[in-house]
Amino acid sequence: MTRSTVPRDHVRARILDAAASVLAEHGERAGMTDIARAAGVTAATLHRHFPDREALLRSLYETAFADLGERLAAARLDTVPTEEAIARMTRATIAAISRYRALGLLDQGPEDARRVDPRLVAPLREVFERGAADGSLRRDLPVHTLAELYFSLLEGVVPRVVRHRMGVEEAGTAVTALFLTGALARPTP
Amino acid sequence: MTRSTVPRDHVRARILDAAASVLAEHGERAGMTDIARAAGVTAATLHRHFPDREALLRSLYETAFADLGERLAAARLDTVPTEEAIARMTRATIAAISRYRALGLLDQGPEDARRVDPRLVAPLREVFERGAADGSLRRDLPVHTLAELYFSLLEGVVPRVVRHRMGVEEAGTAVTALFLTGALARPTP
Amino acid sequence: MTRSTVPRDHVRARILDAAASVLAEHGERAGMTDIARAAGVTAATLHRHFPDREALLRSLYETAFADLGERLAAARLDTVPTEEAIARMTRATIAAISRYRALGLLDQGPEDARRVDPRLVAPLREVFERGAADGSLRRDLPVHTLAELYFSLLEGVVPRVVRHRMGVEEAGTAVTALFLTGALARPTP
Amino acid sequence: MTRSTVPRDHVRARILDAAASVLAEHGERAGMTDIARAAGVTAATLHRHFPDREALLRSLYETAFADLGERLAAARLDTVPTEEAIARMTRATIAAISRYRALGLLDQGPEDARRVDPRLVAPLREVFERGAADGSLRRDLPVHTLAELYFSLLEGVVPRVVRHRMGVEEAGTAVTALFLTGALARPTP
DNA sequence: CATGAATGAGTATTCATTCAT
DNA sequence: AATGAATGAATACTCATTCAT
Repeated sequence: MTRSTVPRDHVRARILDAAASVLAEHGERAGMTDIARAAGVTAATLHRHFPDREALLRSLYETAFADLGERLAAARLDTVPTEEAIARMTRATIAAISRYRALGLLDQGPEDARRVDPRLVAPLREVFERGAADGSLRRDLPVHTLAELYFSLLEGVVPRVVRHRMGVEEAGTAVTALFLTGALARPTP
Repeated sequence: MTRSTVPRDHVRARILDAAASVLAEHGERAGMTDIARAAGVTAATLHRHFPDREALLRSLYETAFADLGERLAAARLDTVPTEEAIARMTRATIAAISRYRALGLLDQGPEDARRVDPRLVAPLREVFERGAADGSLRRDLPVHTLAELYFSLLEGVVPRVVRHRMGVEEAGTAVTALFLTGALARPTP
Repeated sequence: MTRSTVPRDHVRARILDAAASVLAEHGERAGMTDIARAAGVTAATLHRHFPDREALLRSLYETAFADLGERLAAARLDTVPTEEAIARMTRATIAAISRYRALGLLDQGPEDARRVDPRLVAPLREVFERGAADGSLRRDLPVHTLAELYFSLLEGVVPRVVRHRMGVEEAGTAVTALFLTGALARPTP
Repeated sequence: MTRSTVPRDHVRARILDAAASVLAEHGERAGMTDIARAAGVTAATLHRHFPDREALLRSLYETAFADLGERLAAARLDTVPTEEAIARMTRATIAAISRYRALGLLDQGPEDARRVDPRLVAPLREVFERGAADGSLRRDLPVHTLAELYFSLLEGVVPRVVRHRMGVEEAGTAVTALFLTGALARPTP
C-alpha cells in the first residue's frame, strides 16, 4: 500500500536493524519472515535487498564490525596507557555491540563472517600485548588468555544489557573495573 | 541393525549427550535428525524418548542443572572462605557446563527451562553475598553486578573450552584468577 | 510452471473441490498431498490457503452447508404443502451434497463442524413438524424418528450417487417416492 | 504383566471388537495403536494376530458378515411373505451391524472386502425380487433401486443406533414401517 | 520497487510394522 | 504368546526463495 516513500537505503538499514533485534531476541531459529515482518516489509522485499539468509547475516556482521571499527579508531587506543585503553575499548565495544547485537551470535554466523575481521581485533590484541610488554598486565596468565577472558566478559555482558538486566553505562564501568582489578577488595595501603 | 541390545536408559542418556554436542556445535539451528544421527538412533526413536523438540531441550537443561547441582553440593561452598568458594564453584561449573554444554544455550531454551533453577543459583549468589558482607569482595560494584559478571565470564569461557581454544584446567584457573584479582599487575609489596 | 495466473479465489475453490472429490473417493485416509495434487497445486500452496487439515475440513463443511442453505432458501419450503416440500428439499439436498460430497463425511469432520448448522436443519425439521401437525404425516412414528430416517436415506443415497450407482435425478425421485409412500404396492382403489 | 491367562482365541475376538468400536467412533483415521490399546494389548500383539492393517479389516468384515449370514439364515426369509421377510431381515441386519458396526464402513474397506459377499446379499435381493414378482412391491421403482434405498436406510440408521440417538428396537420397527408404507398418513378407508 | 502467490526442499512428528527378549 | 524398543516410510506442516504482476 505505502509505496516506497522512504529512501531506498533506509529500507536496507531498517532490515538490518530488525534482523539484529529479532535474532538477538529469538535466536538463530528466527525465520526470514519474522525478520521481514519486524522490518515492516514482506519476505520478498527482504530478498530483493539481501539475496539470501547468509547474505543478510554477513551484512549484519559487516555493519556491526564496521561500526565497532570506527568507534575503536576514534578511541585512539595507541595513544593512551593500557588501563585507559581498556576502559575506552570496553565502552566502544559495548556501545557497538548493544546497538547491533550481533557479536553474541559470532559463533553461529556464516563460516567466513564467523571469524572477526582481523583488522578489527588487531588493535584490541595490541592493547593487551602492549600492556603485557610494559608490565601493566599480570604475566602469570598468557596474554592470549587474558584477551579471551576479556572477550568472554564482553559477550556475556551484552545480552544482559540487551535484556535490560544491566544498563549500558553500568556495564561498561563494571566490566572495566572488574577486568582490571578483580572482585576482591583491595587492601587499602 | 542391532536392535535394542543397549540397556534401557543408556539410549536416553546417549541422546541427551548427542543433543548437547550437536547443539553446542551447530547452534540452535541443528535439527532433530542431526541429533538423532549423532546419537546413533533414528529420528523416530529419538521421538519415542522425547516426544518433541521442546521436551528434549527441557530434559537437557534439567540434566545439566542436576549435574551442576550435585557438583556444587559436593563443593560445600559454605564451609570455606570466599576466595576458595569461588575457586571451587568455578571449577565445578566449568566442569559441568563443558560436559553438558547446555548452559551457554541458556537464553534460547524453552521458556520455562530458560531461567536457571533458583535452588541452583542460590548457593552461588550466597557466596557473593557472604563475600560482600564479610568484606572480602569490593563494595564499589553491586553484588548483583559482580555475580552477573562472574556468570558472563563462565558463559563466555565455556564455548572456548568446548572448541578447544582453552583447556578445562587452564580455564578454571584463569577465570578464578582474573575474577578475583583482575588483569592488572599487582604492585609487589 | 505457471505461477499464479489464476484469479485469487479460484485456487481456494479448486482446492475445496479437490478435497471434496478426494475425500469422497478415498475416504478420510486421503492425505493432504493427495488433495493438493488433485487441486493441481503443491502441498505448500494448499497450506497457504488452509493452515492445517482441520481448517480445510471446516471450510469444506461450511461451503457445503452454505450451498445447501441457499438451495433450501430458494426452495421456499414453507410455501408449499408437505409432500411438495419434501420433494423439493430432497432434490435440493441431493444436489448440494453430491456437488460437495461432504455431508456423507459428517461424522468424521472436525468436532465443531461435525454437527450440522442448526439454522440449516431448522427449515427441514419444520417441514416434518408441519406435516405432522396438519395430518399429512403418519403419527405412529415420532416426527423426530421420521426426520432421522429421512436423513439416513439421504446420507445413504449420496455415496451411491457419487459412485455412479444411481443418477442424481433417479435418486431424488426415488427417495421422495419411497419416503412418502413406502415400498409396498398400494391397493388400487 | 498379566501373562496370557486368557484363552488365545479370546484375544483375537477382543481385538476385533475393539477394532469395530474404535473404527466406528473415530473413523478410518484411527490408528493400529488406538485399536490395540482399546483391546488392552500392545500394537505388537495386535500384529501377531493380524499381520497387517488390511488383514485386520478383512477379518472384521468377514466376522461381521458371517454373523449377519447366520442371522439371515436363521430368519428363513424364503418361508414368509415379503412384508414379514423385510421385517425380519431388518431386525437381523440392524442387530448384526450394531454389534459389529462394520457395514457403515463398507465403502472404505480393503478392495476385496469392500463388496459384500454375494452369497450374503443374494437372499436379501431375493426378497425384493420375489416381492416385485408377486406384486407386493411397487413396480414404478426398479427393484435394484428399492434395494439400494433399503440399504441406505439401514446404513444411515446404524450410526444413530450406535450413538444412542435411536434404540435398536425402535430403529428396527421404524425402518420396517417407513420402508414398507412410507411417511404419509394413509387414508383410512 | 514492492508485493502476493507459489513452490522445492526441508523439518518435526507419526504410523504400521519388525525384532530380540 | 506377549512385550518394549526400534525403525523406514509416510504425513502434516514450514521455510527460504522465486516469479508474475
